[in-house]
Amino acid sequence: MIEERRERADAARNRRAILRATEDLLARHRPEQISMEQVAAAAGVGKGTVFHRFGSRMGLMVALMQERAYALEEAVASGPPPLGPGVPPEERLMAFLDAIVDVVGRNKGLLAALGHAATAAPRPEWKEHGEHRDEDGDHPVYRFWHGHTSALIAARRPDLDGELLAHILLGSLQSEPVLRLLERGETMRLAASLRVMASGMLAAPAPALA
Amino acid sequence: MIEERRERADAARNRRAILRATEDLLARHRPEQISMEQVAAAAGVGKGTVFHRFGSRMGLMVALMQERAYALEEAVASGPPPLGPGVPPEERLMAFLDAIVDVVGRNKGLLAALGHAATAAPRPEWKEHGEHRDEDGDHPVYRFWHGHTSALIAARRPDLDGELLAHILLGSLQSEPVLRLLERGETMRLAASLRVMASGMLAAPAPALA
DNA sequence: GGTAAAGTGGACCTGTGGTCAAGTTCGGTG
DNA sequence: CACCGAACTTGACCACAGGTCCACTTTACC
Repeated sequence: MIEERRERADAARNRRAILRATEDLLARHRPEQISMEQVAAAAGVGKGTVFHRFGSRMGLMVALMQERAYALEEAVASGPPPLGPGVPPEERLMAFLDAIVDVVGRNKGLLAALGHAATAAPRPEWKEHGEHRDEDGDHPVYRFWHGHTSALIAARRPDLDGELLAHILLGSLQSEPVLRLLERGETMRLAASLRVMASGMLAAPAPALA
Repeated sequence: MIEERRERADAARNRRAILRATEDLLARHRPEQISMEQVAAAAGVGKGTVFHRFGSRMGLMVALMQERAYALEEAVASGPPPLGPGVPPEERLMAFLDAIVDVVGRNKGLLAALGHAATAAPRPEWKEHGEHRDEDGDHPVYRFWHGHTSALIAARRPDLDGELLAHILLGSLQSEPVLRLLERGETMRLAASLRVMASGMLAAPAPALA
């Protein structure tokens, strides 16, 4: 078919520099006050380059997030239990939630930045660079998290609205107060409460009626 | 004591005009693309007036939200059960969640706008106009919702982390996918799943250990 | 009516995300 | 190695947002 043209060496170098710089700034400053210009400067490239590579603020954040979440995705698909396959859904769900809390905890800034970026999708429709911007408007990482969560819920409780319950469970991680908690390092506390929530849900009586 | 100076008639008129205009725009356009200038124009006042009255974008949104949520606050504090006092916490919680879903459902736009505004609190610390911007950074409406929810949880399950569970429960309402659901009018669906979540939680086994 | 405080408007400032045309570098090829 | 087109880079530039400022008007009270 079409011959995939390899990415040029300098381009690759720059991409990594930009990602690194973003990571760095994210660790040091509040995400909403990091401008693309700052990122460019910190990476030692022109602003134009940043946009050329990532399309938009959102694109940058999504790319970074994807990188961060990759390991988890692997572990779930083909790693050892309880994250990977081989144990009952309930157990996997708990492990998965713990893992997500962990990832989120180590990337609070990014999460917030993503949320912020979601807001800022002005005019153009982004035809090229179209890796993100799918039917749902969510980034692939969230897509995967939600898909897995809702599948696990459905496996144990097909009578519940797994789709939505998964959104509720995951959505809570994006809320300001919860992020603040993570910032204070209370990861365990969050994980514990999420478990309560999830296990309670799996054991809940069937909904009142259809 | 100090004589409270009454608000001038023209000022009151303008304030209402601004609130109305905002409501209006919010109903017609996506919240993130409503500018303060538009609001001012739609209200038939100058941009300066809007800022004079509400201090910032955030201030405007908070004020609107407060107006919208007032009825619920009343009903909870002194209305008839199950919202008001007089029935077991479990029942009140369910009723309260239903009510919140309802309010949120009828104000999705506002909610999103609030979230967006939270992000945009740039330089100044806002000494005057200090009605919002409290220790927690949350607006009074959320304050109340969270306080009530967590109190009800604690009443029934003092062994759980009511504070946090309340944040989780409420936080889920702010997530993009959930908002989208509301936009599609599936209010009932959300309410049902929230109930499952909450009742499951109240019936959950005691957390693994301290 | 007079007057001081409250309120008003809109030009203006700062800083953002995003665009673009002109120039530069890479990497494969004869 | 010299060459050439595609990929890449760049920073000035644009549109437009939130927020500030202050000269001017309106109000409420005496």
